Amino acid sequence: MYNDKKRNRGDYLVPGRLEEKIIQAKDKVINAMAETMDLYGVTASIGRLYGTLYFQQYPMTLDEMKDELGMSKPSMSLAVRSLLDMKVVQKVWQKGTRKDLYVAEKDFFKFFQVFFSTKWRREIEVNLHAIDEALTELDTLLENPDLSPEKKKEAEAFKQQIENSKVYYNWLDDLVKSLESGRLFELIPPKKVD
Amino acid sequence: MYNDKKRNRGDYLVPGRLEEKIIQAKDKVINAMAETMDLYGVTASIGRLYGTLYFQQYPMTLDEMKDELGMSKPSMSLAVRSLLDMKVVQKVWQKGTRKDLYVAEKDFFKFFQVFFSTKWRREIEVNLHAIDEALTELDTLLENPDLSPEKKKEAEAFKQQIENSKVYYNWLDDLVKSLESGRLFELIPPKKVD
DNA sequence: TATAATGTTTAATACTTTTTAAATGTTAGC
DNA sequence: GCTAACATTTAAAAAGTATTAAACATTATA
Repeated sequence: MYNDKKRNRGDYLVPGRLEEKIIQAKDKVINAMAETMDLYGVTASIGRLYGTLYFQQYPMTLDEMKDELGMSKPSMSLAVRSLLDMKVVQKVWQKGTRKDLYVAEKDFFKFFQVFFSTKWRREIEVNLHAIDEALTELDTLLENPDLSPEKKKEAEAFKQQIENSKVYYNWLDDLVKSLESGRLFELIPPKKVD
Repeated sequence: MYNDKKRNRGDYLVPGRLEEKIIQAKDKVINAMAETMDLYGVTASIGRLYGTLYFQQYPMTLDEMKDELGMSKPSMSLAVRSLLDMKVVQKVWQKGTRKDLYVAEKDFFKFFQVFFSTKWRREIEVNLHAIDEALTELDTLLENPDLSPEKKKEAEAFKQQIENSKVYYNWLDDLVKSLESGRLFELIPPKKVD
């Protein structure tokens, strides 16, 4: 759950420990972010990498990530790729180095936008596809005169239920469009800080 | 992945097979639902139980679930409890039986409402709590005269970044309120079927 | 084109989660 | 308060996932 940086429980605040305090505070927030991402099916270690990149002022290399998180380089390679796939981390280029460099999306609104529209789009796609296939099969079945009245009733109830669920998927599609166009942020506007 | 009901690959549509067709079509849709729920961190078997309950016209007992899904009763007990916790399944009472009976929430809009507001509320709670703790620690630190100028700058940058992220969590809280009050469905209205 | 630096794949291991059988609790009705 | 019918907990096994070291592939540049 935690990386293995040494804690100084009960130590007094002496000059040499001051920087530890920043690291501890940062760790606390990063762990909360990781726990949060875990809610949506992102593993804690990938979440912690995102948090680490989020608070990093400069792009990081795989070697820096592995040192920072105490994990292997292949692990970092896989984790960073998964964050790239989610589009919440970008690869950047920098003169003078051959290493790949990565930065995190620092705007949580954009994070929300890209994260949920991807998930919701997939939900729509997977379910509407299955529904379409099922409807085709049901229609073939309903044309068959050998179908008993009870089974016909059952097939029609099922057909009705999935037809009906399309209303939801169409709404979800509108929500995605609203999120991607930015219109959702007009409907529910973020409040500036005071 | 699949339960072990026998498939009739390549069989012709003969009267005895007709009901199999309904089951197959239903399975297809249920598996899509399970795959979808998996996107949000719900395991496929819990998702499949939800799908099964979703298409069931009557409340189901644990024994019926175990027969339908070919799993053990304790598994069903755990799965159903997790669906109860998510508030997407309800326990119902029926005269004449001592068995517990369960029904699925059949309105996907309500499902969306309860599912995402729970997740988002938890996201807000966990992160704002960590941020508050971090801010307290940072303020103590920033009062300390022994803090080097570089570390002070680092602490202030970090403080600024987490202060700033509160704008997002406040917005998310507004989104939750809008979702729970039903106002989101006025802003982005579902379209009736034609 | 050679080589040194870097990233990725593979295959094995460790870890976590899911599932179950057996044991235990709980409850309703007699 | 017993008993029978159920649900749940526990402990172990099975399955699945994450992590790594080692091998391999790729790339940049001299």
